[in-house]
Amino acid sequence: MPKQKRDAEATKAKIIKNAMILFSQNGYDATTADDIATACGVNKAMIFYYYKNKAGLYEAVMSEALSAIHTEVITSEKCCVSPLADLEAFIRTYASYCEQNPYLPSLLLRELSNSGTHLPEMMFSSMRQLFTLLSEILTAGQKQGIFQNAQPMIIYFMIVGTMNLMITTKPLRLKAAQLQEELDTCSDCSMEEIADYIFTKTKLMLEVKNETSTTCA
Amino acid sequence: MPKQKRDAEATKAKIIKNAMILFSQNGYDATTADDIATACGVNKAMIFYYYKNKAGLYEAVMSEALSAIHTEVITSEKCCVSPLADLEAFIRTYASYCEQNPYLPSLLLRELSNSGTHLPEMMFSSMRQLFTLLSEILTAGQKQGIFQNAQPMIIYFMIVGTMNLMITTKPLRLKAAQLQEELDTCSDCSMEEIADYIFTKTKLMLEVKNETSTTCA
Amino acid sequence: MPKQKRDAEATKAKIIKNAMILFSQNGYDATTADDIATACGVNKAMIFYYYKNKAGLYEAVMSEALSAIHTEVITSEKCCVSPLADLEAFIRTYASYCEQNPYLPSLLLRELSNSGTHLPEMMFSSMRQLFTLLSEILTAGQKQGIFQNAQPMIIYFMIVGTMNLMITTKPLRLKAAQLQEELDTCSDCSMEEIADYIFTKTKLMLEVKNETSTTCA
Amino acid sequence: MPKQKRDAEATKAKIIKNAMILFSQNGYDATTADDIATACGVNKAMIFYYYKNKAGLYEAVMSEALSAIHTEVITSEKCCVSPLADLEAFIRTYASYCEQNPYLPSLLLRELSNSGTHLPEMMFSSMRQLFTLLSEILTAGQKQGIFQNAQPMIIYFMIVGTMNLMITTKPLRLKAAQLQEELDTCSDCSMEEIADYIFTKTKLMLEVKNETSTTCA
DNA sequence: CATGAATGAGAGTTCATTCAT
DNA sequence: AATGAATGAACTCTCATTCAT
Repeated sequence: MPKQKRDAEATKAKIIKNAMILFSQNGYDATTADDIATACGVNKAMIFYYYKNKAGLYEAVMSEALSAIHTEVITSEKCCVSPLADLEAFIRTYASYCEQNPYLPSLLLRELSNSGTHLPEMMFSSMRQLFTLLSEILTAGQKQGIFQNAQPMIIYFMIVGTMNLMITTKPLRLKAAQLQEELDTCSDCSMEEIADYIFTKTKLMLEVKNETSTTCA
Repeated sequence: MPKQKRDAEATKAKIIKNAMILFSQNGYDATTADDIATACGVNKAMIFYYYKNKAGLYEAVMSEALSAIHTEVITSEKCCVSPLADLEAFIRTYASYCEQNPYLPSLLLRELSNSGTHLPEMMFSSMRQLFTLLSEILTAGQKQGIFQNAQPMIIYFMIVGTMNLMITTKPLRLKAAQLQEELDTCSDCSMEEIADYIFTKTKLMLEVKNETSTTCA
Repeated sequence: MPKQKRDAEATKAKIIKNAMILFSQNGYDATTADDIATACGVNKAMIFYYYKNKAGLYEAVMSEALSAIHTEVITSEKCCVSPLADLEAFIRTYASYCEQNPYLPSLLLRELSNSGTHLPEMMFSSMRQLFTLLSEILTAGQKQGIFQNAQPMIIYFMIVGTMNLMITTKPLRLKAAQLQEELDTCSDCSMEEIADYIFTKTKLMLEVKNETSTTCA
Repeated sequence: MPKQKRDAEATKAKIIKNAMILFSQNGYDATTADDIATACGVNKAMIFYYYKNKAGLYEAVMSEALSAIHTEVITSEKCCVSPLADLEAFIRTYASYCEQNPYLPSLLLRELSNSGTHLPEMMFSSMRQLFTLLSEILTAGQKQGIFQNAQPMIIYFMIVGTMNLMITTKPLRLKAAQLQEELDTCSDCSMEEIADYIFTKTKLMLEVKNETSTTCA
């Protein structure tokens, strides 16, 4: 398969990739079609050729980001039977995915702070799916008496929201730590450590009896 | 002090108030000077007369929002001596403040998802102050052996981030619940209930021995 | 009344005037906002400031043109009592108006060749009013037995349409005559002569008994 | 000659046909190459392959439209000897041709309201030919003493212009009649009736002695 | 202090046209 | 002959900001 000069798929992918970076860095409004085109080394008109308009591109970007994480979480979560293991898998997969795709958290947070105003149906449903996943794990655990008093929505934000914030605020936390030495902003915590910590704390929140921790393969 | 037709302070206040609403609803870029002027019933040029430029107005808005909550939290927190009571006060005050000023959470979340790129010094420091407050409570509690293993930054986001998200996503959660009945999105939880729940879970996270809960006056 | 630097009415008038010229010369689509602004010596944004968008400006232009001729015709027509005199007044007034406002005919013809596709209500009604005027004259004449067999719509186009065409095709007719000497394209007929001829022929069409021609004062 | 997948003539014809429809409906500028290609089910690039550019296509369309009517009129006109019969043939042929090719009138009117600015030589000459035809009939009739005082250009527009306008304004006239019942806009006159009426009135205009009307075969 | 008029620098989008296959 | 990809030049419209009154 030789590299072609005119490869629609490659061009589309380039656009999505660069748009994702720029949208997550600067937000929807502050990202211009010119910015994206320049970043891609592609003519501006191509954006409209493939995605009709800026909103269409944005939807495509979000769709890509959300469906990718959804399948990733679903796939890896299949491995275990216990709700606790599923919970751990959920947290770790989300963390590792975000580490590799650092654009998602900021896109997501931005969308969640807009809430309702301009959220396209497709994105809304993708976001619901991810929540449904955790919700089911929690419900299962509660039925089996493993988890206590789990309000899924709040737990969801305590896990996912916190991880997102830890990622988007990384530069900010670093700067704050340098300015105020006595402040512990977890500025050199790795995502793995963070996921670990959150998992530990979540177990405490759900009052899980601490026996053998059943990690995934 | 009679109501004047030309009352600088009143005009400035009107501008700040409406700008806060609009910035939080639509974000910085999507809010135009025209929108704000129309909402205030004030001439557009006044915005620039009083605040130099859009960025200046935005800073003023954020400053107002952040300093208010900071003093509120500091004041109410003074009342007690125990770190646990301080923690409770912190959570409840933040919750009740946000309920009365529903624009803050969305402004804050948006700022946090931008991280670092265009954050003015003043806002950065205000946000740090709020975090420092909780950080000190946690450190104190840990020194007294009341709290275990408290990573302040992560705990901070689990509390503040989650409350913010619960507020900004309110309409979204309602819509999701209507669409998918089996989903529990906490759609009619009050802020007080949410604060309660978060406080309870935070205690579990920090492995607080469950004796007498010492509430503030 | 000193000439002001910032005179809204003057600016609006300049825009309308130049837009009328350009729209009639090049048509709606081929006339750009830049063209108009440059012609006016005004900033392009002013067009949108005063007329919201290009279509709005176009409507304003047509409205101006149509209402002007309507009042002109109505006013001058009042002078006489006989339908024949009214008919003559109608023809002569229309002719002289078009001579002074040579943009109208081309705007009108263009609109009539689009028919129905994008005609704003306002213009439609203005055009109807002008036709109604002639229609009433003809009906009156017919009732009095002065005019015979007058289909108002067809007569209307034979008069108004022809005058419009004679005006818009003036340069074309001149060029044709120069190219083909034996061709009589009426290339140096004045509008007055044309109106005369049309009036004479219209009388023949309506089988008016040729006694004393009752001209207006 | 079997139907080929790659049939240059067929493709060219399809393009001309659809371009004619679209140009006459929306005008030159408002018709895009994409529109035409879509309407034809042909690739956009083919338009440029066959007609070099949009202006070239437009010329081809107009050429097609004009040459067709010219031959039609010339042919049918040959049948008779008397100028009056020729006149009648001219009117009737033009009317029936327009009825079958309803795109011509609007294309023509549009071109005439532009006058001179961007008219290609070829179209200019085609239009001249049609006029020459009528002009000769009138001159002949005048020499034979059958027609009186015929200014060919004005008569031409009174006939051809009026028929064109009656066709392009058909939807408009219908709408006006529905809105204002007392208005007679000839909204359900057939083209034949219109041609009849115009012929009758033209005879009056030219002061033709009313004996035996010599109709063509 | 307040306002409406004015401006310049883009932003998104369209479109005729060309290129590579 | 035919197509989809690609481009550059416009074009409409917006908006922060300034000016004159």
